Amino acid sequence: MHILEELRIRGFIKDVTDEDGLRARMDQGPITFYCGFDPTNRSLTAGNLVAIMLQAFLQRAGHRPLVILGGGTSLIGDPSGKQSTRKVLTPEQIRSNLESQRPQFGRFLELRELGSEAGHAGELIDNASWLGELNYISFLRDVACHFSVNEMLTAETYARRLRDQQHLSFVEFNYRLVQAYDFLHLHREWDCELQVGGSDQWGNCVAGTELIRKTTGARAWVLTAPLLTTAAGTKMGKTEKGAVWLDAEQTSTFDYFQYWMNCDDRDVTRFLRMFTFLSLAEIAALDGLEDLDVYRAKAILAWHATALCHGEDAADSALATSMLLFDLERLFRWEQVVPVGRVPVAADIPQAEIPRAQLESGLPLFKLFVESGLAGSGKQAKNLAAQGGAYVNGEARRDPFAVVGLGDLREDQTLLLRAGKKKYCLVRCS
RNA sequence: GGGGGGAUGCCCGAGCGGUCAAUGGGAGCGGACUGUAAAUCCGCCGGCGUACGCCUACGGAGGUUCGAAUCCUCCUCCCCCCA
Repeated sequence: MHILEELRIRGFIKDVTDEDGLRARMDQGPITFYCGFDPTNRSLTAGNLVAIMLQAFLQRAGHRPLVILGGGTSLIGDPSGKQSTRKVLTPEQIRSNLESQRPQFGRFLELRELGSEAGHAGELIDNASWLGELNYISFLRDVACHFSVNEMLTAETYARRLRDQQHLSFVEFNYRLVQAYDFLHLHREWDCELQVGGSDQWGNCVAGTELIRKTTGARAWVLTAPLLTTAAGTKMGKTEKGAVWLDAEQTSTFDYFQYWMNCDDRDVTRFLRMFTFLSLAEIAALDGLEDLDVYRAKAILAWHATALCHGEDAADSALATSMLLFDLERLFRWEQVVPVGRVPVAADIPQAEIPRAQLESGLPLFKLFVESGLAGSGKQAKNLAAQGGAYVNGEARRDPFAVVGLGDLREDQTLLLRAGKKKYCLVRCS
């Protein structure tokens, strides 16, 4: 199957410029393509996965990815799709974010080792390296002259801002030129012929192909992915506590696993196609599972997505913990979820320690929930208990002031606390 | 340069001298229903105190007042319109 066809089936294609031409070009041999990312946080989020996986699939088809970290462009701020001006980051923040995002890409893409042969291994490049030394006058003369303000003003991105009388700074207005210039630069220096990205980037990407054509006469292509929303209509990769981060410090591997496990029923196969490398045939076999059986598909999705991001061991552990806490044995067996050969591991429930002395004198329930981290404040813990969401060893305790003491310890000297349906904490007594 | 409008809790957004920890919506959280889903319904939703209460909070600094998110002054930032 042609990679373009596969990408379409997997749901990665919203628009392509000159698809036939691109297909013909790809048939002649590997192509170098790029996708830009803004280092606006120290970690990428699940929302970035669409673009990352799109790159990963292309790479697996033999093409070479260039990951452009917008160290230069994020000094500006892209107005695309935004209702208002974005706050601008300091160079220090950007540099630090950039460094911590770097290894995250390595989990999904095969990146070139320093000093090794290029091949189809990807490169990670900071566009600050060329934008930083850009000369304003020559930029105006060589690049800006190819852009028509009249035309840009009709672009949805800018037109809307004007129509709504929203502020649009000149800097933002220039974003498109700068991004187009990136493409031109990559075309010249790296033979980059294709840019991929989210569909909100369409205009900026196309501007790049036009700039390339005007200045070099060469052809270049754009492929954009749809902006993903969940079946429930929320933005992909966002959830209760905000974004789902790829960094285990910000979103634990267990929570990451749970994010996928908790996806909407209607999204399971779609997500399997986009966020795992399972073959289309394997995924097709999981399509149409009904009722409780969808959990098996969700677990497979969660395991593979977690394995990609955090490694197979982390995925095993998260699966084992989920199976224990949510009693999933009744729904499927371990071997039905993980790849052949991976053996079950011990569950790893979030833990907290509490000094034995505190339990000896007895600790009010709400304090216990605060100390274990299951509640953000005493007030919240009390509300939690009052509403019947505070459990000790599986039993709901409604009185926030009732004392929990040594007598509540289970045989293994632990307490299993639970807040609501999904949050657990194993408290050890030391 | 001139004129006008803003800055309120995670976000949006009311409030325009006391009854304001501050209406409403969204998000979030808990519960019921279920399947850790969706939809629906109910409750919670600054912090500390087991109560009366206290503390912190309406951009910042002062002031008027018995009393200010609400009035005045200055400052900072933002936006719109005309040049």
